[in-house]
Amino acid sequence: MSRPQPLPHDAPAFRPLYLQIKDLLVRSLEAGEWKPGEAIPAELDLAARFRVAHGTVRKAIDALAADNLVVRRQGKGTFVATHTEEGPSAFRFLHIRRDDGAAEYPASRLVDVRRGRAPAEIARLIDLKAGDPVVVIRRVLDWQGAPAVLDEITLPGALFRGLTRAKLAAYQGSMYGFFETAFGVRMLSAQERLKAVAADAAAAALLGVDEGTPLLEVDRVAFTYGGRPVEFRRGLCSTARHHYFNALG
Amino acid sequence: MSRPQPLPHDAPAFRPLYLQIKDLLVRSLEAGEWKPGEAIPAELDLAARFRVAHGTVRKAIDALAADNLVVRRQGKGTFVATHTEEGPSAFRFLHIRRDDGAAEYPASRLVDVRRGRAPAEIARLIDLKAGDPVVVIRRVLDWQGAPAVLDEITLPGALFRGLTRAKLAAYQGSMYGFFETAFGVRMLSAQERLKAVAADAAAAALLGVDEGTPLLEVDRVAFTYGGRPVEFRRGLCSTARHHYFNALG
DNA sequence: CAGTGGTCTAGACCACATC
DNA sequence: ATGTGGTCTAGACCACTGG
Repeated sequence: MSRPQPLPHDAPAFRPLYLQIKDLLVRSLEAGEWKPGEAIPAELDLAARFRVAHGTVRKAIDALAADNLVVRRQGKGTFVATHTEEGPSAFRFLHIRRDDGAAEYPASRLVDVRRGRAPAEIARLIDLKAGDPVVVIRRVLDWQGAPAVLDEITLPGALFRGLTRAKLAAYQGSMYGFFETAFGVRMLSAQERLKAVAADAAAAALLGVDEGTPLLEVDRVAFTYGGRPVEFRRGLCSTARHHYFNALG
Repeated sequence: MSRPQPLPHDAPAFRPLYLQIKDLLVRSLEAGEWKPGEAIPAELDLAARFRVAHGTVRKAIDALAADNLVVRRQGKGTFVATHTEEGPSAFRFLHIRRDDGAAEYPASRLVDVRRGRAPAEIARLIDLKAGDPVVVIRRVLDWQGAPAVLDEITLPGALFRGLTRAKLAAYQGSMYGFFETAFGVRMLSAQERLKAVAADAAAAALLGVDEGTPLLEVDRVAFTYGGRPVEFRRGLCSTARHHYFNALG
């Protein structure tokens, strides 16, 4: 998996003003000038700050909103996107659904949290060297008490220093909300690769299926600002009563 | 699977001009006023036709482009999107990739083309009644001569009257290009549901794997204008050297 | 060169949320 | 009433394509 939108090799001779302003806003977001969930300045204020017309700032913010970096709310303002909110947007990255279509979100149950060293294949995916320290979280997602997904999440140890099982267990909300709140690491995009595999003994036990049962294997690399990879996650999903959903545009 | 964007139940008291113009343009596209691949009128001409400002037409066309109904080309014009073109956009709907990342597109090999009656589960998905006439196409996708995907494609018989194996085999290009050219049916969006299943004897033989091998099952419903479903497709993918790719925004 | 889409401005006004 | 984002206008100018 490659980084999203690497810088083009041949520099664009011409870069529209609104994209330059977008870049400035991205830098402010990255620097934490406005925190997740907070409002950024009003469009007219930004227009004044950058000495451009209202419409130019709007195009810049439109682009930010298209990238899910901010959320516009008419009459209220423009807010820094966050994983800590209620509602379906909190599960933007979860593509596993129940077959019956019931709009229900899973509960997360921790299996273990370990510290260790990155194996070569995973290190390559998240810009580490083989043997670099990592944190590995294993957890099960239950829908109505029935397990369907087993996740193994590998994070760079350097970015998640204080991460312990206790802190993670204490947090209410999605895991990306926790990463954002506790470590200031914001997951902005991800790439997934899916395969079908046979359940091994360990996965079978945790998911309550027979060994050898076909499972959906979902490998994800998640990226933060600048397309920097900061998480590798392998999900194993029992598709007896669930499936992976994808809308094609 | 539900239709994409069903009409909201409570009529929007206020509909922006540019969306009204977008709707008018969609109706013209649907009516075939401009054929796939052709240019639509210049923005200033459309602005004159609808008696609105340039910027308003642009927003309407922006929305069409975001929906992949048209493609903008600076200096040349705005063109009706088509599945019959070269390049990666011709494979917008194909999410199966080689593990090694080689940018190579598969060759399609027909297994058979039959006419029959829709079973209840499939009829429900593509707005038919059980027993309505359908066309069923089976084909295998080969990457470098090695089979990886077995597709079974079910189409409403009424929309695809003259479809024969010979005509399909003779067509050069993607299947959606063929549907567009030969039957005027344009696939605009789709929804997929993925599961992991064990290969049965028939699939195993066609894909060159052992019976029982875990396969990726990809169920797709494709939609044309107005969110009308017009295709159901079940793909079975051997994930030994391929995977399903998805980018999360 | 003319014609197309793409950018930018300046300002007016509308819709929504809040006080 | 005020402040926010959302729409619409009118016009100027830029960048790209092709004759």
